[in-house]
Amino acid sequence: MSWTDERVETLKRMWAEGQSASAIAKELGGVTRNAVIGKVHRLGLSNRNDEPAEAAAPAAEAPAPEKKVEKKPAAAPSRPEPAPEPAAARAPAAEAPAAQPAFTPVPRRPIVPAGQPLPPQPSANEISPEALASVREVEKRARKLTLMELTERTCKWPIGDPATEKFWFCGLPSQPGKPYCEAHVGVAFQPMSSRRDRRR
DNA sequence: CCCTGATTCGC
DNA sequence: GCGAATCAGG
Repeated sequence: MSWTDERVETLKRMWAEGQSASAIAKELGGVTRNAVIGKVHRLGLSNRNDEPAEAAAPAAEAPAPEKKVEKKPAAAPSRPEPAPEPAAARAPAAEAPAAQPAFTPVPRRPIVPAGQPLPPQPSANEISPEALASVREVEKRARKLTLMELTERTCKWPIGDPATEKFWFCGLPSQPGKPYCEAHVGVAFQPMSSRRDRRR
């Protein structure tokens, strides 16, 4: 595979979206994450640290008191994704004034979603008692992962109420090719026959 | 162990 | 230019 314009475009787009190199490689196919990372660097992406470039800022005379740019070998600050940070300009010799009337602090919403957004939770009346027992047992040993910690090989079965703090994902090793662990696969994937005549 | 990106260097 | 191998970290 070669880096056609189209593939490069996809690479740029996904990288900009904050996708990981491996995810991009998977999407493109035919390349490894290393290839993607290598390309990202060659394209000059990766560190979008063009910190200078500022103009209207503090008064001019700051004869570089100290190190302005700490160039440590292990650079690479984290790259969140959608929200580019302002990278507040360091005021050389002046502390920040009193307040910043420039913008109104965004009122953080108390996050009170309400209601359960719909975890798979199949109706219990169609699941075998054994499977249910197995699930309860397994959920005691859930790794309690957060959404961010899930991977392709961790069980993504949600446990608890998403509207509360008491919510996490199973996280146990998932069945190859399946999104859930063995126990959860058992309740998530039921044969057509068993849920057949469920008259509305 | 799983994963992440960064860097090197032979090709 | 490319990307496997390696490094450094979570």
